[in-house]
Amino acid sequence: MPLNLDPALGIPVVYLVDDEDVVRDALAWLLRSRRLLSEGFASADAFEAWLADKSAPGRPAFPAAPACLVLDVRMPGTSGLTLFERLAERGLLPLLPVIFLTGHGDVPTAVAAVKRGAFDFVEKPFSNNTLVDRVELALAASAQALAARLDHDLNQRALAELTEREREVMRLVVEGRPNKLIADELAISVRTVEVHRARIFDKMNVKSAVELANLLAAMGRS
Amino acid sequence: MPLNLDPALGIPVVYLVDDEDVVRDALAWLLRSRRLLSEGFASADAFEAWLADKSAPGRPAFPAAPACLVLDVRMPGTSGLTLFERLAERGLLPLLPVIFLTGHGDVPTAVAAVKRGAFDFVEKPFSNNTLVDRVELALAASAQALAARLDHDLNQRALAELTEREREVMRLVVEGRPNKLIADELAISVRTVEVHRARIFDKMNVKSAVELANLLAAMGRS
DNA sequence: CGGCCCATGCGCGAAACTGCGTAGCCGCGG
DNA sequence: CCGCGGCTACGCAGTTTCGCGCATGGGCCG
Repeated sequence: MPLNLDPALGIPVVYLVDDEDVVRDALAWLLRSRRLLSEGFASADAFEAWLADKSAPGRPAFPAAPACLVLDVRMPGTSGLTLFERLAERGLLPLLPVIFLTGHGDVPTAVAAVKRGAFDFVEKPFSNNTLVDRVELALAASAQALAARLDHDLNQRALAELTEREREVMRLVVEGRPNKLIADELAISVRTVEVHRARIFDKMNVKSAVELANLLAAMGRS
Repeated sequence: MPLNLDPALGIPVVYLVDDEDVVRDALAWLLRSRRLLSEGFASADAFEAWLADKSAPGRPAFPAAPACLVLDVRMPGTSGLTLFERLAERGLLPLLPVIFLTGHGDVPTAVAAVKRGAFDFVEKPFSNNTLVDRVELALAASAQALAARLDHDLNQRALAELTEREREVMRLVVEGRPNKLIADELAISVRTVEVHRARIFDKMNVKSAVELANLLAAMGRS
């Protein structure tokens, strides 16, 4: 499948969060040998601070390019699991897949994390190939999520341009009601409904009610 | 959410597959104490044989009621993982969620199984409450999948009643094309398209192209 | 030979789509 | 205060598309 990344989405980056310098350095070196950029953080808080700054005022919504997070489970201070949970709550997991690194094999923790949306769970020590292969899979997943977000955002923006009234009409239109009934329901004339309808189609860049319905259905999925 | 099961879906059953009699008996007793029916199998093959018979000629597609499988990972002969993989290939996982029982904590195996669709992974020895709680969650998930399959099947059946030609026309209709263009594309008269269209709406139990689009979109999701 | 599917023609009434013009309500800025 | 633009709402008229009943004909199959 998409083993390679779409270059149009930007250069992928791997974020490394581990309290041990040697681990970060080794991972960075390993990734570089596979031509992957990486950026290290010594603690969950450091990463969160960086992330907060990165996504606070600036427009370019966080992962501007495919990315993934290699996260140590146990660290002094904020644990990897806590950071993970916060990312999950912010809905960042699809855009920033998380690969956990763990020393001791804790099955319940691993299972819970994966069920919660972690991309993978790797035990230390790990084989070089294993880890980088999974990083690449994670980056591919990120790229896909990123691409999905792109056109989802376009539609969302178009949707945002609709008037309150237009949204109201649209709702009824995609339910398959004929203009007559819509006019009736909103206590306005058919002509007005037609006007709204035309405006909606125009703003949403579709030519028929069916296309509109398909568009909205597709948006609901992603 | 749906902590309880919809009684209309039937009485839930828990299938137990473990080579050790004592384990099965203990589980059966535990489940019965929580008013849950269970059925035991001493090997993966025994369960598969029973399943094959159950779903071979008979109409009532396998899980006729909410169900789940409590599966021991390691067993003589066919392993739990192998059985799981076969169920996954047959797309039974949503209908028959699998809860693995494992003695030794093997993180990679657990993670792989969960990513592949296992419902949960429980280490022995386990707390009584833990296991039964998860069984109930699994049954609830099964019930939901079962309900989803119900109306999905209805639509599927309706879809199956369509003629080849009608499907052809439907495809174009849900893409939002007007009858005129459809007629052109298929090199037939508009009137004929209208006839097909009417037949389609009738068979699919909808009243407009928009409803049809929504219906198909909903089916695509499940 | 019936039954089913596909295809078509004619025609009517309803619904939809468009263009053109009117109008009240608001809020923003000169 | 006035003007202008955006939003909502209508009416009229003309064209196109739809939905549907009615009728016809050919091909295929049991």
